[in-house]
Parts: sequence; structure tokens; C-alpha cells
Amino acid sequence: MKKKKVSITDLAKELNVTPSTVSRALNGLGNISTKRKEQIVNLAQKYGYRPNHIAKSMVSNKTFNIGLILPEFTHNYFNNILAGIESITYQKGYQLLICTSDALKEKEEKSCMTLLDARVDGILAAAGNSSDNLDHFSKIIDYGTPLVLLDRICEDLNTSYVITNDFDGAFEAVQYLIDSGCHNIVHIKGPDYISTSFNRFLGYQQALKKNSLNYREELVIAGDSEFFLDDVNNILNTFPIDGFFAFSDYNAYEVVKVLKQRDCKIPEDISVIGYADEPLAQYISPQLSTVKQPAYEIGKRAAEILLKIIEENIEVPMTEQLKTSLVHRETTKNKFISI
Amino acid sequence: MKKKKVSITDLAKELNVTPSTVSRALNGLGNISTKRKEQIVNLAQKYGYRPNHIAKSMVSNKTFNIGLILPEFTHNYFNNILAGIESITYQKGYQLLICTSDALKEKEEKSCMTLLDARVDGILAAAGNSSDNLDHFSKIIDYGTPLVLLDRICEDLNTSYVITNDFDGAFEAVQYLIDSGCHNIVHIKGPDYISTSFNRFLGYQQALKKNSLNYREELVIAGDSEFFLDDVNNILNTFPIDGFFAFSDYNAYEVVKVLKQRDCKIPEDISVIGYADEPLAQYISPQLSTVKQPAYEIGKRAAEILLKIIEENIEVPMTEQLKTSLVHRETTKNKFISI
DNA sequence: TTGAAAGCGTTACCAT
DNA sequence: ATGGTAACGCTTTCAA
Repeated sequence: MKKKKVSITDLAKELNVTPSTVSRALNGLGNISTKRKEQIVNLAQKYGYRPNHIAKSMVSNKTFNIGLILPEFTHNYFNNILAGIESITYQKGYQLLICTSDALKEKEEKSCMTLLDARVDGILAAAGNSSDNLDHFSKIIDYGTPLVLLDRICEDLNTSYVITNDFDGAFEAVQYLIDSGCHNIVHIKGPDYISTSFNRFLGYQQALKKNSLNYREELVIAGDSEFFLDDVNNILNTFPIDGFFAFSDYNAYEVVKVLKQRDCKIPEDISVIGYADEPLAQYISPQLSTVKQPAYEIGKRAAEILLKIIEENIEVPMTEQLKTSLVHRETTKNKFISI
Repeated sequence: MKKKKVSITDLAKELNVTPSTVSRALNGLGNISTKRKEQIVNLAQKYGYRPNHIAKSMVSNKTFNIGLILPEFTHNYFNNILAGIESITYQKGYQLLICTSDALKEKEEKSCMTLLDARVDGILAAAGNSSDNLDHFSKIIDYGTPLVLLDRICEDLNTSYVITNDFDGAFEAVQYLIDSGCHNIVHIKGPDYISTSFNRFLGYQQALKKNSLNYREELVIAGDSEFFLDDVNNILNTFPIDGFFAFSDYNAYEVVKVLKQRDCKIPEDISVIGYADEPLAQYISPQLSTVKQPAYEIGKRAAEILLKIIEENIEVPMTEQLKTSLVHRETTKNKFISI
């Protein structure tokens, strides 16, 4: 059974003073005689008094809670974001209220309301996939609750963002493939409804263009298609493919599996680059070259920005873009030395 | 800037009724004329009224928040636990306040106090490694806050538990190795300060004994030693090893790497079994046989038990033990058929 | 230096 | 059917 905890009023009664006096003593604010203070503090100690945060929140209108909405926690990417966020919130004395959205709009909407109802001081969210209806996020903004969005930019939402540049990440990867001698590069495309899919796809196209290689629609496969494996095999049967740039490490892994089945030499015959640097990239063999996103940093910066907004009452949205980096492992060749 | 939200009192004023009336209308409790009710509900709708959970908590002494303390979120094991927990709390309308302890006693202690101060309705925790000082958990119990511990049993703590049977899991794994023809089985032991290490170690010993195989101290290696790789090589040079049972998939992975370097045939020459069924078990090659812990189920059951305690005011601690299962992949041979 | 009172938003109980 | 009041635990302002 939950025990009643001792309150400021309880202490006050026992010492024949008023709650205000006790409050002052315990918070070290206002004038109070050293003797009284000592007396009060000792009694508080004796009873193991703990301030009631709920009551504090009522009067201060501040909860020291931060809401966090993430699609899920099974990808290492989001775990690292979480770790980054926590490194900041922990140190600043904020607690994290977490909601997983499963990338479902319905859950995402509900989470927003829940967090708003919980009166969190601010919200960090990685928008799920549905880019169409962002009303729930607008609502957060309308309510005046600070919001920092991670990962994807939502054009219509005038708020703060911490993102990575998917275009650049993709561009760099494909440029690397080209520099190491690939000319017929397949792109495994991400789900249509995510902006990152589009940006990586764009990076792929631009890198080809920059190097005077033709973009060919036939060399693009949907990574989430049910015929994915067939598509990969077909394309390998039809074209002299020498490189793959995949939307995700998981897609890349599937490709590698097919390639191994077909006894292709990786990377001599065909190079593969994934995206995200999930742990599996290091565990599979050959180890996967991939585009690393600074997930921990993203979380950290997002939390820093959010707390800055909360604590300094900043009104102007800020956007911060973090750099990706290409991790060269065993599925890519060395670059040719260009003179 | 955070906007002031409309309150019951605001609504009451605008309609020239008292807050109590508005409260009744909005909660559908007590007597109220249909007309009034409609009027109030409409106005609430119009202003987008949202009840203030903080205020509700003040009077009800209930927050609908559950505290969760986990060592970290990078292992899939804990993510799955989280997912399992969330599946229940979400559905029952509770929010999760999470704290990562990094398996540090200090952070663990602080987390307990933080959650208690936040007046959570209950706490779920996977105790970190230090099994010596459990005062912080006792404090939770003393405060009368329901507590369910995951993963490890802490002898001195009279509270509810959801655990898996490490002894059985280990026993089954080693029995399998023996059944498939292994006689010289190495055990990679986990960190000394975790109870699970000890239980798996015990399972290993008992399985040997049951099968009239001698337990030999020389065949046990500490998985967290800095000389781990050397130790593995030494043991392979010295004894005719034909099997490994590792405390974790990570340890097992290291062993597999060494074995591959030495051109051992897996599993023909040497079998390997890991523990936990982390994703890497499926990604490495050969795919790792391992003992699967029902992480999602653990989280789910723990949350169910906690909510039952909270909502039904149950005082008697309950312990639930979940079964592990052996996942047979490519690092183990088939069992001999015994007649 | 200390006390008294109001208020944060809500509910519950007792009157009317 | 509705109003009034107290209460939850704390802070803050004003008065003594």
C-alpha cells in the first residue's frame, strides 16, 4: 500500500511554524534565522522528507519532463539517439517520457496529445513516415510547447530541427563507388513516403550526373518490394552491374547475400554500400561499407537545443545539420588514385 | 512562449456556473441536466479544453506514470523488454518514465529517487550488476511503491520478479552439445558480479556432471578478460576442444572469429552456442546457435504484474519464471539419435 | 524573521 | 440539479 509521505505542512505543524517558513528553510530562499533553518532541515532529514514534484509543478507550471516520440527502439539508430538525448537531459535534471509511435500516424497523434496533457516542458520527436498530415505536430507548436524534430524535415512545420544531410551522404557514397571504378550502379530505394528516401535517391542521381553517367530508371529497385530478391537477381542477369548503393544496411545485407549465392566477388566484381552503420554492418562478412549517421550526436544536439529553448525562452526556430561520414569496410574497393 | 491553457474554472466563469458543475459535466459523473452538460461540453470543445493531469494527480495521488530503470538500450534484449512493457502500458493508459543506469550503482540509486520523487505509480527495474548494495530498491519498497524486478533475482529483496531460468538455459545448451557428440566443452564465463553468470556457469557444470563428464577448471575462460582472445587460442592449442558454450552471443562471436582464423570447421570440428539471441546471431556466418530469452514476454509479464499490483492493490510479491529455448542454427551439429 | 492568505486545476463532500 | 468549500502540497506576496 502506498504510504503517505511527509509534507511541508507536516513538518510545519511539528515545529509550530508555518509551511511558508519550512518552504523557505528547505529552499534556502528568503530570510530565515540560522537556528530555525537548522532545526527544520534536521527534522526534514529525520523524516526523510522529499519535495512533491507534482505540487511544485502545479505552482511553477513546469514539470522537468521532456516528451520523446520515436518510431521504435529496435534499430540501433534510435537507441543511439536516445542515449545522446539522455546524456543531456540527465545532466540537466530532466526526465524523459517516452512514446513509441511504431511509425503509425494514429499512435503518433495520440502520443502528442498524451505528452501535451502530461504538461511536458518540451517534446523531441522523430516523425514517422506519413508526411502528409502533420496536424498533431502543429498542435504542439500552437500550444506553445517547444518542439525539436529529428531526422526528417517537415516542410510545413515552422519549428526547430536536427537533421543529417541525406543528399550529401548519398552523393558521397555514390561518388566513392564511381571513384573506385564502378559505372553501373544500382540504387535500392527506400519507402516512397519518407523524405529521406527521396533525398538519398536524389544524391544518387546527382552523383551520376556530376560524373557524366546516365541515370537509368531500370537500375533503381524498391527496397520494400515483396519481389525484392527477384528484382536484384533480374537486374544482375540483365545488366553488367558493378555497384550497389542501398537505402539501408538491411537492404545492403540482402544484396550481399544474393551476391554471395551467385559467387560474385565482393568488392572486386561488385561493390556495395549501405546506409546507417547499424551493428550488423560489422558482423556480416564481408563487413559492409556504409554511410554513418551521427545518431548519438543528433540526439545530443536536439536535447541541447530543446533545453535551450525551454530555459532561455527562445522563440526563433533553429535548424542544425550534422554531417554523415562514409565508413569504408570490405564491400568497397580502394579509390583509384586520380592525378 | 508557453500558452496558458483553458481550465475548468475558465469554462465555469464563462457559463456562470461553478467549477464543480463543469467537472461533473466533463466527467459524466454525478447529476447534471442534459442541457447544461451539452452546453459545457460544447464550450470545452470550442476552446479545446484538455484536463490538467498534474492537477488530477494532486487530488487523486495517482500519476499514471510508470518508472523504468534499465542498464542501457543498446542491446536488443533490453529493447525487446521495453517493447513488451510498452505493449501493456500503452493499452492501459500509462506513460513510461525511463532512466538508464548504465549499470552504475550511483545512477541506479539516483534514478530510484528521481522516480519516487516524480510520484510514479510503480517501478520496473532491471538491476545493474552490483548485487551488494540494494538499499535503493529497498527504499522503493519501504515507500510502498510497487516494484517489479526483471532479469535477476536479488535474494534480499522481498518484491515481485519476472525472470528466466539461466540455469536451465545453460543446462539445455550444454546437454545439446554433449548429445551432438562434444566431450571437451569450454565455458566462456560472464562477469563475476552478475548472478546470471553464476547460474549459467552452474548449468554448465551440472550438465557435465549429469553426463559423467569431468568438470575441469582449465576449460573455463572469463569472457571479460583483457586476454580473452589469447586465452581462447591457448586453450585450443592445449586441449582437444570440440565445443564452446558462451555466456553471451558477443563472446560466442569472438570465439567463432578465432575459430575461423584457425581454419576450424564449424560445427564439424567445434560447436559453439551463445546466449541471448541478439540479432548478430543471425547475421554472422555461420549463423550462431544460441539460447533465446523471451525478452518481449519478460517485459510484457512484468508490466502486467506491476499494473495488477497497482490497480488491485495486491500486497503479496509474485515471482514468474519464463522459459528459454535453444535456437539451433549453423554452429551446432544435429543430435545423435539415441535409441 | 515569521505568519497569513491566495492560488495553481481539479475533485469530493455537503448544502441548498 | 447546482453551488460552495475544502483539500491535495507547495510557493509567493504582502503584512506584521
